[in-house]
This record gives sequence, structure tokens and C-alpha cells, in this order.
Amino acid sequence: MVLQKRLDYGFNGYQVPTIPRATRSARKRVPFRKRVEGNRISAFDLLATVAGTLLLDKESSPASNNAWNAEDQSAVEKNNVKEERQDGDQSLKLETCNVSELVPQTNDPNYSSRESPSLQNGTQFGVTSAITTSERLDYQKLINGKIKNEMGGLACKVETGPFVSRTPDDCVEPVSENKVLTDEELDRTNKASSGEVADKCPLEDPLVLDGKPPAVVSSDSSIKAPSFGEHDPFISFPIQQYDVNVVSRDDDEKSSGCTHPSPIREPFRSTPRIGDRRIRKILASRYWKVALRSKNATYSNYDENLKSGYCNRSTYKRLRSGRNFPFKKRKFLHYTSESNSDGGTIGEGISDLPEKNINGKASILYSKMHGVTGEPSSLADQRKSFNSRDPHVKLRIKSFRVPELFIEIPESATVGSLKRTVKEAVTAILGGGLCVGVLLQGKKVRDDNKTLLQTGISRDNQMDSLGFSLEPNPSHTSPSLCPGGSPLTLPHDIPLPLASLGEEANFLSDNSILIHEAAWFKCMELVSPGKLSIKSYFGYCADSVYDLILFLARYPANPGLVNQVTCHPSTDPCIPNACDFIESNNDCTASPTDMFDKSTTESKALVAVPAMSVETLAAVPVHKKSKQSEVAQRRIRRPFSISEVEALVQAVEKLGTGRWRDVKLRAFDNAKHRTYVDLKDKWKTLLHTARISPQQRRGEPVPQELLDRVLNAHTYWSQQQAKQQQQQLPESCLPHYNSTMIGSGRCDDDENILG
DNA sequence: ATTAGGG
DNA sequence: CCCTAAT
Repeated sequence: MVLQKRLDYGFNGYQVPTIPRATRSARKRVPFRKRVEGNRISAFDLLATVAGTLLLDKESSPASNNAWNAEDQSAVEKNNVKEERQDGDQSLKLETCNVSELVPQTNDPNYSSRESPSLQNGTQFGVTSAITTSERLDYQKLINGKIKNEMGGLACKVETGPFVSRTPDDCVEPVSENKVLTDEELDRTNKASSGEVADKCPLEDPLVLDGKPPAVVSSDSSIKAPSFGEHDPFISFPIQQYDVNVVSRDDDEKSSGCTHPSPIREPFRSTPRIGDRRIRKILASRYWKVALRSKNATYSNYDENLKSGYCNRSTYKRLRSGRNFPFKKRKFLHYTSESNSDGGTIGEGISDLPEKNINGKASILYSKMHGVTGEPSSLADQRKSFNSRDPHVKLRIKSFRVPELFIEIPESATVGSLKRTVKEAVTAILGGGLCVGVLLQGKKVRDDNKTLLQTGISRDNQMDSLGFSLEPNPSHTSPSLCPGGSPLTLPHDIPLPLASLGEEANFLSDNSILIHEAAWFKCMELVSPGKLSIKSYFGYCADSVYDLILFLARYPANPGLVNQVTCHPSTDPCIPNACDFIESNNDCTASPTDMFDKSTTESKALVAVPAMSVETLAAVPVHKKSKQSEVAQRRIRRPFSISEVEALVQAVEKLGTGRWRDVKLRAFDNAKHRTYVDLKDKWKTLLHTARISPQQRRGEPVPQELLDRVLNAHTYWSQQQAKQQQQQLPESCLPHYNSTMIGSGRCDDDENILG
């Protein structure tokens, strides 16, 4: 993974934290008991948890990936199951909206399970292929977002398949293909998939978790904020992404060549919860690793799965030809931003197009592009003969990813009004808020005046590297790296311009970059589109700008993401992690689940932390500390520099001890990460350091001169304090006690202190 | 929100 | 640097 923990603890025996922590100022000051009791953790902690997960994701070797992942996944699954059962909450959550639901028709009898030994054998079958066989009914229900248990059964079956298991014996027995699952069986399989079995069965297929959208949605507790529903007349629908995908249902992730995971498209997915999404992303890398093993990358996953499931190619071919596709030959011209899938199609003729999805709606945008000069070309013809060219470039783009939306609608609103609202929102975005970007070989084609021929889009060898993206209208959103969400179009072999990070992107002294937690939130898609006002930082940094970009690009939940990653080089070399806070200008309406304390609205993070997501994600880190996860994480350690000590000593000399707020304001007002508690603690430490012998001191040595001043200041102000108390309590204090205290001080240094 | 102090 | 209690 991209990010690395920057600093470790090791300070006075403090435990080395796996994740950093927000600064005190940004943390919610809630009574401890209340915090523990609440079924939530702070957004920072949640983020930290996720961050830790990602780190683990990186640090885990491929061989060991499955190990921890299986455990975590099992925990996650378990939580999911538990949540779904215990949670009768029917709150609404509209997280994903498939603008065009693309469903393959599989009427071909060849797709029966009987002829699908690979499925029964549990061979490398993803959800898609499984569905296209015997699970058609379930599939349909899945699409329609209906029945949870069936979903669970499906998901379970896929999960526990040998696809992720070396030996089928390790896993729970596959659910019979055509059998209607009973509740008991579902329960059993759910358990198996979630816990007992999962430990033995590494789950590699990220799609697995997608297999429970409808039920999950309805029972999604992420929206189940305390204030939600009964008290809050509004329901917020975070429509976070629109997986509007390109042609057919191939969930093909592999052929982009990118080694980084990306959001998986799920054509049949309805509305998974946030947590699932996150998990899916985590698992995406595994999925890829599997997928990348496929030899022939020109086929889609679907085909891959089919192929791998059959012993010989003839069988595969038969099945392939039997697919219920209206065209016989397909040349995949366009690859979506997310994947290589058959986004555009160069067919043999327009007659092939457009095809329709099962809803009977044209699911594609068919556009013809004309070459202006020279000889336009058609890929199909080009392959036949370079001499006779069709002057048209035929593209077929089935779907686009649409940026995040957020909708708020009264609880009393009708479904119809909800539909209209969503439609309006989508229409508004598609109407004016977006523009289309063209990517060729991962690079944006910015010159709109170039012809396709000039650009090379019409060339045969460029067809498979052409991509489109929906981008926010520049007038609405500041330029960002990955506006439309095109993670896979980022070529990992092409250096990306640093300008992608904007003017504020700077290196730290060690050539690393700090990632602001707001960006983390965005990256994780865990942030609710509310107002972010985060004044703290995380001590994670990317190894390089490129890594950072890649990382961010993989999570294009928010077009403005990159802009929220502001990195400031520390002005003090001793404070390598110093960075400013960033305030999001996200102006969306906050979700009811935004529950951070707004007494002070300024320095609080208003981030929704869905209870379900919290619980789910909390189980992700290595140590399954479902309970302990509520414990906040430590901040990153930031040793005081000499100059800071100097400033502290000077301020205390002037103001005295016990006025840490004033000290803060006077000397550390600009250091957002230094709270007055920190200063107080540092003074305490300094005092202790000054009193012990130099041999006992550790860390960066503090000049003796400063330590002397610390002692003197402490003595002086102790005397002052005593004097004041003596004055305020003239009779109650014993005279000899105060005189003793005064006598212990070196009053002759007082003038120096104050001077 | 601050301060003080133990951990 | 964390946590809590007391202001």
C-alpha cells in the first residue's frame, strides 16, 4: 500500500500505536464513560482503524494476505450478520444508484448448473458467473433488491467456494445450486461464511460482500443515528457513487494492468453499505491477484471464469457462443475508467448496436465520432484492411461513474417524490455539473481541437487504451486529479505531474507527503458528505507523490479529494509532521448521523460514523478487539524541538506556570498540534529532565541553559504562587511552611527570569 | 474549556 | 501523550 506509518512511539514505555490519532483539539471531549457506552467511535478513530487496515494491507505479504484477511473478513462478516439480525431498523439508505442496470440475459440452457461443473466444483467462479448459471432467480431478486436471505445464501456459496480455498474440505459444503435455501440453512451458511469457516477459507473475492445489498440496505444501521428517524424529520440519502458501467456485465478488473485495487463494479449490486464497500475495496487487491493470473487478458472476467472452469477450449467456446448476446463478435474498444470492461464497442456494423439490457432500455450511449481530417478509421475495418477504412470511429459507452450525490428528503416524502428527487439530482449533475474527459493510455487528452486521428484514438492499437470519465464541471469544482473516478486509468508506469496535487502539495523533509485525515476520510468513502472541519492531522504519509496520487485516485469518492490533501513542509526540521489543518469546503448537507459535538462547531469533525460501519471496521484490524476498538487511538508523537522548548520556557518565564492556555496562545498559537495540555506536559517533562542527571536523560539533549531556566522559572513561580496563597489565606496557612518554600527558591534569579 | 496531576 | 477530576 501506499501509506506508511511515519513515526513510532517508544516514548516512556508508551505502547507503539498502530494508528495515529487526532489532536486533542479536534477530538470530541466527551466523558469517558459516555464514549465507551456509545456505539460509536470518533471519526478519527474510525479513520485510524481504516488506516491501519490499509497499512496492514500493504505490509502483508501476498502469502500472508489471506491469513489476516480471512480473519478480518470473517469478523466483518460476522458483524454484518449479527447486525442484520439484531437490527430491525428499517431506515433508508440510498448509497448507490445504478443509472443503468446492466444485466446479462442467460436464457441459454447451456448455462444450467449441470453444465457448469466448474461451479459445482467450486472452481474459480465469481458471483457473476455463479449467478448466470443456476442462480438466475436469485440474481434477479438481487437485482431488484429484494430478499436478504437469498442474498446471503448466494454470497455464502460463492464465498465458501474453492475459489478461495485450497481444499474444498476446509470449507463449508457448497449450497446446492437450485435448491431453495431454508432459513436454517441460510443461517448455517451465513455463519459458516462469516466465522467458523472463513478462518480457514481466505476470502478473495471482493464481490462476495456485494451479495447482500438489498437486505443490507434496509437494515443498514449506518443511518441509524440516535437522532435519526424519530427525532429527525429528514432522512439523508448519501448516494455515494453511481456505478454506471459500460456494456455487458463483465466485472473485469484485471486487464487494466494496474496493480492497485480499485472500486469494483457490481452491475447487479444494489446498495451495499459503506462498510461493505470498504471491505470490498480492501479485498479488491486479492481479487486482482487472482484475476491477474489469467493468461488471456483479452477476455473478460466472465469469459475468464468460464474458461477456467472448463477443461478444454471447445467447451468454453460453445458456452461462449451460446451467450445470449445479440452480437457475435465484439471488439472492445473502450475501457472504462474503472476497468477494461467492454465500455465501447467497435462492432462490425451499427446494426449490432445498441443492445439492450433486460430492462429493455438502451443501456448505452452510442456516439459517433468523426475524424476531421485524413482517413478516419474503423477498428473493424482496419483489421480487415488498412486500405478500406470506415471513416467513423464507433464508440459505445455503456455507463459512466457519476460523482457523489447527497440527497435530503423529508421522512414523510413519498417514494415517488424520492424518485423524482434522485432523478433531479442526477439530471442536474449530468446536465451541467459534469464534463467528459477522454483518456488515452491513461493520459488525459486535453486538447479538444485535435482530431481523433491526430490523437491516435482512431488507431487500432490505441483502442484498448481509450477511456472516458465524467468530470465535475470546472466551474463547480476545483480541478482534481481524478474527478470522474478513474482509478485504473492511472498508469502506474507514467510519472504523474506533481501539479496534480495542486500548489499546496509539498514535500516534507524526507520527501514524503502528509496526508490529511480529511483526505483519508474521503479516500475511504467513509465520510458523510457533510461539512468537514478537521483541525488535526494524521501522521501517515505516502512514500511519494505518485503513490499518494495513486492512492487517492483509487478512492475518487469526492472529486475534491485531492484538493483536501494539503501538505505543508514543516518550518521546523524537528517537527517533520507539522502540517496545517484543512477545512473542507464541502457544502453538502450533513447527515443526521453527523453527530459530533457542535458546541464548538469550528474545531469539530462533523463526520458520520455509522454504527454498523464502525463495528464492522473495528473488527478489521489485526487484533480482533471489537470492544477495545472503541478506545481512541493515540496521537502521533511529536517531540518538542529545541526551538519549541525555547519558546515554551520563555513563555512560562513570562506568564508563569499554571497559565497554559495563555502560554499556548502566546507561543504556540500557530502550532495547531500543540495543545495547552501538551505544553503543560512538556513543562513537566522538562522539569523532570532538569532535575535528573544528564546521564539519565534521553532523547535529543536539551541545552543545559534551557534546563536551568526551567528550574529557575519553576522555582520563581512556585514562590509567587505560594505568596499569593499566603495573601489569600492569611490565617489558615502556617507561616513557617511558606517561609520554607520561599527559602528553597533562589530569589536572586528572579530578575533574570522576568527580564 | 482549563487546570492539575497521575499514569 | 493519555486520562480523569475538579474547576
